[in-house]
Amino acid sequence: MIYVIGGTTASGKSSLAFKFAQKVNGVIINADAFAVYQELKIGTAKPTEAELKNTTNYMFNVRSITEQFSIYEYQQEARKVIDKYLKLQRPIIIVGGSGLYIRAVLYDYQFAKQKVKIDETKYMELSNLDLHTKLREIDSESAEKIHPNNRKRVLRALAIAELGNETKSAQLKKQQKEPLYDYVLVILDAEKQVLNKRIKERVERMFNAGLKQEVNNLIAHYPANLQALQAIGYKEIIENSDKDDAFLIDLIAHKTSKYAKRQRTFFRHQFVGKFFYNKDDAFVYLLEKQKEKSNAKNE
RNA sequence: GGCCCGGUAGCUCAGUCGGUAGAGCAACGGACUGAAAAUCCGUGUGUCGUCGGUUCAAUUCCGUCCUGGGCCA
Repeated sequence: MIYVIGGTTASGKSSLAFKFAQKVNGVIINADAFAVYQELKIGTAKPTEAELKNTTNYMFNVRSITEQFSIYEYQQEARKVIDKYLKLQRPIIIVGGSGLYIRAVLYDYQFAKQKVKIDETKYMELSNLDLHTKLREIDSESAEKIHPNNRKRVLRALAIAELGNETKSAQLKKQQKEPLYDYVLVILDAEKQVLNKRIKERVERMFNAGLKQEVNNLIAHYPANLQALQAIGYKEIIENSDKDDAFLIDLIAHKTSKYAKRQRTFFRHQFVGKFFYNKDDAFVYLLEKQKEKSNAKNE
């Protein structure tokens, strides 16, 4: 059985996941886009070394920040793990705040085997509207759905269409709507004020733990424009090297709160799950579900 | 005490040659299929500092007071 623990950042997802995993002898699959990078430590609020050591877990620290990583690799690798443990009949616990990653795994998201290269130079001079007009000519359905200002997505749809195989909208159409896997989803959240307070405290803890040194050490060895260094916290420290800690902490906490807002929206609308403001209640709920499943199996 | 410049949305400010006002940020809501901690979209009623005067009409002009800043004494 697959248990998914999603929700906002700083809601207590990790600790719930590890507690539940220990209780039911489950394996954990990380669903956090930035926890896959091994060099990012303090700022990603990963599980502790001890937690990682004492559980079977996947997709944590599986890439270097110098490597390219995207939802496709995530989907492939995570599904491999899922298939393996479904066969072994061990509970699988997917935990993380990257909702799209979770959806791509559980649902029938199909990506082309070959990554589509976006030729930025070719389109550099074209305005957002020009690009969108171009897209409307070759894939009007996608153009309909994507706002012209969302250049990133317009470019992607354009690139797919220009390959000549299949437009993006055609790709989407042939995918099934129902999830590929049966799953139980718990969405962890907290009241906004409570969550914001927790976020700020966590950022303060990160600073005390040496986040700034970690970041400075990284940019001394790697280019600052790496995808992985766009993570909240890392980016702000890199871009505001002249500012003091209090300023940075406020800025990072604020960015994190806004991120939580987007997570809330995504989980609320893209999944069927049960919301919890309290992780103990969520834990009880998960145990009940687990019991139901094992009873059903024995009948 | 005198002179000068301000007081407009939660914040920073624009503006109205007199017809009751709009940007950015924030906030709130939303989208999401190879960067997702990303990218993008939608939502603006506020005693226009106070009180008075002029006017058909004042946030806008005039005066008064309050208030912040600067300069001079």
